Amino acid sequence: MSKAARLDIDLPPRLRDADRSQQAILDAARDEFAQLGLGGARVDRIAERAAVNKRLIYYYFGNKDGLFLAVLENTYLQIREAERQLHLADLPPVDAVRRLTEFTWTYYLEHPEFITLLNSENLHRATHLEQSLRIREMNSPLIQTLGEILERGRALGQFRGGVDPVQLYISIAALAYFYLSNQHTLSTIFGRDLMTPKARSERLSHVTEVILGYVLRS
Amino acid sequence: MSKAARLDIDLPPRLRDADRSQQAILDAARDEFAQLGLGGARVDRIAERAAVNKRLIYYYFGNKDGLFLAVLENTYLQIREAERQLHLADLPPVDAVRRLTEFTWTYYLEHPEFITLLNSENLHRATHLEQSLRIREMNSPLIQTLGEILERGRALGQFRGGVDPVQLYISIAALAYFYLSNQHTLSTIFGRDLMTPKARSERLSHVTEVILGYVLRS
Amino acid sequence: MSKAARLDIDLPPRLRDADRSQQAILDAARDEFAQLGLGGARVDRIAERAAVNKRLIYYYFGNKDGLFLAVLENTYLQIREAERQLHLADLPPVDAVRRLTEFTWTYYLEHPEFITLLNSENLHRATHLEQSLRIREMNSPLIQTLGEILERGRALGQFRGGVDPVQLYISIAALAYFYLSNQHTLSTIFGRDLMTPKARSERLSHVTEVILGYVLRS
Amino acid sequence: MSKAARLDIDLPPRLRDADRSQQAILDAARDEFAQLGLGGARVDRIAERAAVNKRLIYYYFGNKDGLFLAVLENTYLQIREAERQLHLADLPPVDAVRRLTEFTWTYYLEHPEFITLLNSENLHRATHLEQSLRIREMNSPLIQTLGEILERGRALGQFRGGVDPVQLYISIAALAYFYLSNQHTLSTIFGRDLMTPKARSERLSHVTEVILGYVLRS
DNA sequence: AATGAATGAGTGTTCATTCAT
DNA sequence: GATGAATGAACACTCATTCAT
Repeated sequence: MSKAARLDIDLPPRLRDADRSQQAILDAARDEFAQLGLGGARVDRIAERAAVNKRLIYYYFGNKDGLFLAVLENTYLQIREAERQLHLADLPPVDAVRRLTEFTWTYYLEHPEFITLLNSENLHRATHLEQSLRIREMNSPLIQTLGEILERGRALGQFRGGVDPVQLYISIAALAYFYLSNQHTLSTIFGRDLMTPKARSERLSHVTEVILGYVLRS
Repeated sequence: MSKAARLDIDLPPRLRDADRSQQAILDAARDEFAQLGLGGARVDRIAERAAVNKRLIYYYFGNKDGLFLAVLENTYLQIREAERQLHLADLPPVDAVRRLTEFTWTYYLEHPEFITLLNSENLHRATHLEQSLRIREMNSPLIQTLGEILERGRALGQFRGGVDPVQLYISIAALAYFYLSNQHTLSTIFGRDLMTPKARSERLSHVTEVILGYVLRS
Repeated sequence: MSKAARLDIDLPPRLRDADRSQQAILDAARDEFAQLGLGGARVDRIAERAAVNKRLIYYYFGNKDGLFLAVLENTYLQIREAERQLHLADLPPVDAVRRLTEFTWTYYLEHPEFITLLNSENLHRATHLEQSLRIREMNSPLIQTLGEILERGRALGQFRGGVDPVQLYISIAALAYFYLSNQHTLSTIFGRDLMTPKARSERLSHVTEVILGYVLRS
Repeated sequence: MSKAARLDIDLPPRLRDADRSQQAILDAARDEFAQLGLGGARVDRIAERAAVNKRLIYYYFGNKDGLFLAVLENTYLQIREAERQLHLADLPPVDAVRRLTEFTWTYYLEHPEFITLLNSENLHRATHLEQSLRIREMNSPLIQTLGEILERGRALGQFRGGVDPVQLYISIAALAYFYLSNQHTLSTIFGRDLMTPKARSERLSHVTEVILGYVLRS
């Protein structure tokens, strides 16, 4: 059966084979890189996971680093898109900060690959990211939005003044990210499973309290 | 020159050669693992850095994973020892929390290898740490001390109640660790160097405010 | 020259390159394993002998043990095929037994690699062979044929009764195999070269007499 | 306690430490070589098995090959000694041949290390044995004894004439040795356990019949 | 007689990558 | 767009052996 025949209009719209292969590679690579890091990932295994010929990876992405960058870009694209859906600007300041905090926690929890990919990239001192034009362009508008929220809250007398939105954003991320990223060593050291439903729920409460305890005027 | 001759009484007591070799390997391995991760580290390079025969690494540490574990154990030993020197129990509660926060930030800043080693270990789901009897035994007494400080502060009416010392400890660590661990991607994304002296100083202030803003009764 | 061009119809059909490489590896490995045993064989040397890249050995055979098994399977295939060519069933019983004896001696003599390969495999307690489906399937039909020959000879009043064809087959093999397999120690111990043409001829006569002396009715 | 003190006459006579170490090494080496062949044996493991320092092996035996030769010499010494105990010359010819056959079978069965050691040595073309003066000197007197037995039997009209005692000795050894040496591949190929008590008993009967069937005048 | 420390040369195996079609 | 065959460089790890006391 020819390729044209397969792209029948009666079928739900589907990706062309080329795009399908590329996407399969990206998905497989994301899983492999996330599980084993850039250094531990194997091109052979990615090809196997994607069920494509290994040579194809080089055809589309040049080399392993090129593939890793593509995965990173994809990953950032997705979280940026998710952030945009929050519509924080439409919420009262306190709700906005709480929502951002909860979103951040939940997103990291549901996307563990995000954490390991970023850790890998930081081990390599962001050398891939620095080469990416796309990533620099999608420079998060979130910081600006967060700055406006902080200002609104301050104007309403709810928030303290002088809060740097970048510092705050990093702190929100930090409180969620570190807990999840270092869950294995922390659990071992403390002899306490940090990932039970109860523990996770308590962590979110704690993080929210810390963040709100900081921004709210006392 | 004989070994006895080298052990001159005027000189500080020297390590025996075996200990010297082991320590040289450990130091070299710590640097190599810290820079490149477990997967990226090369046993050959560690031998070169330590100026010992590669075979000796296997003689003393069994294999690469055994060496990595030894480095991890060493690393934990050192931070535990540094924590013990803080004498937090002797300080007023507010000073104690502030001191712990500052110490954590400074320690991570001055020991970047601690961060990358832990990231590597977490990528491997703490499989090395779990095998270590020594690490489990040196289960930080800090948590208990921190719990007592929180209770003292609460009794004095300075601190809010209901604070879990483990959560607080993780948060203090998180706010420092994540900033440093992810400095490369964050700097790239925000287009702003997070490691200038000014930026670092501001981060410490921010972290201290966040932590104190949380524990202090409002 | 293209591959198609090489496949000239005037020439005997050539193996495809992949098959050629595999066969070159198998031949080289057979020689190496035969000369030095499984433990003494070197993958590097096999690659050199076969004039292929060492990596290719792993590409096709997985690892050294996989290669050894492939060589073993090949070796068994060949002797089984040679046995089939004997057409023992078509001969009078006495001639059949004599022919089998002579064949066994000659085959071992001309295929010394068969002996050292089997010795290696037995040193490893047949762990490779046990994993092989192919070998088990080619379970020699010779035993059945030999059983029928023995029965025919007995019915003719030529052979004694009650002879187990498996025992007899093992004995025929033993008398030839041991002499060749242990030729070096035996020659040294007895101070007498067992491999001169005269000695070899005498051995075959002896073996034939022993075997016939046993099966023939006295 | 001094060594002299330990060698107290009240204690049962014991080997001096030096001899004890040497013997421990030889025993350990015999096991290791027997199990894994010369190539597969590990000097480290031999030292471990013998519970002596590895350096001591070199002190006493020079190198791995020297140790292997010492084990071989030891092994031959023992079987020669056992053969001497048979007193074949004192038996009637038929009993003598039967006894030698049974002894050979039983000795190989109870000393599997003899077989693997000889196989290893033959893989190396008896290069060790050839260097040994001791082995050449202990040139088996068995062949002469066997020759005399054959002559006695022939004179009595019991045995056929023209039997070469070397050929006969090799055949007796072959029928026992091969069955045991190749038990693993044979069992796998025939799908039948050759080492059950019943199978072993049947093999001895068969071998005896073959040998007697050959030497006895028909 | 005995030993802990040390080593050069290799050993099977893996890896990202390219060739040739 | 896709692929089976092939490769050089490197990899963790091993080995018999020697050093120094």
